[in-house]
Amino acid sequence: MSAHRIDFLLNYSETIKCLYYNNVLTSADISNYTGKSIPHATRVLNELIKEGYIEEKGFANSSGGRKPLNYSLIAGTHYILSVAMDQFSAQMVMVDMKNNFITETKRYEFNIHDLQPEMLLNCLNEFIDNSGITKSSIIGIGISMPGFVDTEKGVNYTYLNVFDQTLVEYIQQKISIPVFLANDSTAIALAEQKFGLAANLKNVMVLNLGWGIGLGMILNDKIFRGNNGLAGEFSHIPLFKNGKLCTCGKHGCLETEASLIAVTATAKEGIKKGQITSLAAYEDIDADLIISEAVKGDAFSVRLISEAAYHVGEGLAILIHLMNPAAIVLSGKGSIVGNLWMAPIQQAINEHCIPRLTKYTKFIISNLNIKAQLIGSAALVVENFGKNLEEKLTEIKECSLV
Amino acid sequence: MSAHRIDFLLNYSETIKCLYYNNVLTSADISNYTGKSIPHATRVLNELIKEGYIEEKGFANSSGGRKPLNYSLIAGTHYILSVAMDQFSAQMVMVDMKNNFITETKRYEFNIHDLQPEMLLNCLNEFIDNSGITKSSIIGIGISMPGFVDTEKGVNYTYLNVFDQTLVEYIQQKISIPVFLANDSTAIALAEQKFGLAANLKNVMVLNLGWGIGLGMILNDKIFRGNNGLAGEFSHIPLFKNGKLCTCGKHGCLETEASLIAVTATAKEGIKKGQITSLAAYEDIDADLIISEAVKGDAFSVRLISEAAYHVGEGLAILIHLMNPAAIVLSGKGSIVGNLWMAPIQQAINEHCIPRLTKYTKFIISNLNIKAQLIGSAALVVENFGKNLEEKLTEIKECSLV
DNA sequence: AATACTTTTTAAAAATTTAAAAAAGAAGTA
DNA sequence: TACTTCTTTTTTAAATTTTTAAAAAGTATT
Repeated sequence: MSAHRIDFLLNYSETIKCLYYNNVLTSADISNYTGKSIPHATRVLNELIKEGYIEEKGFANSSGGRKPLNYSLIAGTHYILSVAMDQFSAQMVMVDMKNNFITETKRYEFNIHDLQPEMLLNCLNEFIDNSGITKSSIIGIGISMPGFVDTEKGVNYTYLNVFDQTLVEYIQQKISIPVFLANDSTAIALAEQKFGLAANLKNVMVLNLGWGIGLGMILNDKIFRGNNGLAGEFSHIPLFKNGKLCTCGKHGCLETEASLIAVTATAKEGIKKGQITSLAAYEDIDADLIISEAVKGDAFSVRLISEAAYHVGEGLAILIHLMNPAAIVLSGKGSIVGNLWMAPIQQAINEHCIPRLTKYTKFIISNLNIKAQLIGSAALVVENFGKNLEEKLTEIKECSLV
Repeated sequence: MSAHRIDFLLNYSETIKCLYYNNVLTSADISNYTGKSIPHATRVLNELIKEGYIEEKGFANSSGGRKPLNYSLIAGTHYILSVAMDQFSAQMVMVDMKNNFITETKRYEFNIHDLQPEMLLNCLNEFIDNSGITKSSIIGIGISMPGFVDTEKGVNYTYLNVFDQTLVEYIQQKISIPVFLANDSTAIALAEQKFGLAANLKNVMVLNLGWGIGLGMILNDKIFRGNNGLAGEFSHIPLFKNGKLCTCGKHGCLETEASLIAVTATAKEGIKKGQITSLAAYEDIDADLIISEAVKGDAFSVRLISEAAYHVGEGLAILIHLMNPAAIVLSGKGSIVGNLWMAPIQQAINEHCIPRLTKYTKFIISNLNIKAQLIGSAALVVENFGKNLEEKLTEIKECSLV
């Protein structure tokens, strides 16, 4: 029954998409987004109203004439399960058709290196069962996580290897809901593009400030994934001749100087050498602590963060030369203290960038906070609304018949 | 009269484009390229045959059934004036609708720093007059040159500044033919994408090996220009802490270690210090000499080129991490000795790239030789066939009425 | 109340595709 | 060689989709 209802929606995927991203739109807006004429947009809207997916939402303003009608999706017709993973946890939340989080955000903890596909599957099942949402009204599951992810294939080459299937196939088969997989930074970039301060900009670089420094690129309005879905490995660009071994096996990656892992190592070293710092009072020193002490004003902590940020800025200078972006967005967990990063980054840009280029690039600190990745994972499902989702649905159907 | 004929063509621009790039195609091919149905493609073809722009060209092979008809543009209906500039010259050639060079390639020499727009205009007029081609059958002029070029605006921020107009407006107005402007490396990338070994690859980095190291990026099948047309400044990515001042005013650009300018400087220094090399026998040492001596086997020259190439490879390693391209093409003048560059570049890639990434990226030495830029300048006009060209034609018409 | 302007609806026109029939070629068989 | 069968391509005509253009409806200003 409900599967039929999703099939029905797929015919109107472009309209659904732009309404999901924009909450309320007029028929003229939708005509613009979909590239179809206004009578066409109106016809689609009426069809969707008749079937109960869209409702009228009062009038928008006009510059002096008849006021246009506003339309919006009805929130509770379908749901998306959004999953945002990092090294140590998976956060899950149920999202409705208006991009509202309609359940508590549940957090499952683990170490991603030890995580087995089956464990993730159990978490997903448990979360769905407890959510009170019927499985058949869930359009899809969007999962984002660190590692080398090929979204098209549905594989994470770094973590969660399944023996003879892709990770997406595995979950999809067991749970009978379409699954989409993306890199965490890609998801964050998607969130920023659709719901953040960088919305409507055509070429944007979104930095995911966390343990590493992830990058999601929006080029010509679309997430850029490269030829094999592996683009954006900003963290591992070979930038330094420091001889430091990186987790990736190479030497001198940006990450070896600019990540919070590197910062923590430097901090510990400094304390051992007798550096005067409020950090010395703590037994266990981690990145969160350094950040919070920096915010409180500890000079050593500030210097450490600043140095890392300066190195990030050096990397960004390269990125600006190559991509000439409209904006660079600082997002991800680290962006909560975005101001701490900003000045040193600017400093590095000023030193290393051709002025003609920098003057076109805005720097933006995200306002999506820690929600970015969850918003992005849900948006991942919406992005694939249409043909991709349809394919997955038939895959699932075929599987259940066998 | 002929203007009407170009107007007519513009209605069928997508068909014209793919035939220009592919010489002969079947109606099924054209249906694929244009995204329209086969009956639609056939209708367009017949219309164009009726008007004398396209002809049938025998049969293509079939896997066992009726053989499909081949179609091709008729070469001599219209022409494109292709202009390829570098620091010291402008080469011009007339190109027909089948991408044949139908005149001698004429070379005008100057120093681009001193070049005035009027001088370029005179060269263009002279070349057209001597070509024997009537102005009205020239679809457009494609000009590519070094510098910061914004193709959309039609400006070169570095050279050939016109007081109160854009360079494109200026030439177009004086000569009454649509003009398109692009960066030299962009043109070369376009040539490689359409006629080179990288044809049909979706994500390709094209290196323009010359005095500097230019870069043209093909992303998702399209030339990528960034937010302001300034993307691809590979030559000036800040990569070294060598303190060397670059022509751009910054320090440590890739260019300061990897360009032929840098190589020449190092060579002179070496000779002064008594380095044993066949270069020492020459009074005037320039890049061409070093290359030719390297080809002949002079160890010092080989080492110099190798070092430069290795540094280019370091830059490419960064590019691969960021863009995950399907291929990197060595093109431009320097590609004639492409093998000289290849080994050290590979070496650098092996040292600085994550294997997972490199295994997907092919290295290709261009087979377009010195013709790449001219092919690309002509292709620039073809690329803009359709709406852009139409706009320029009306601009010109309006101008001539005033 | 008149008018100026914007949005929505309607109906006719145009564009495009679908699906089926016809045409043409290749391969196998008697 | 003649004939059959299987393919693939081309043509045709009907069906569908989409747009255009004009009329109608609604809002604000004077």
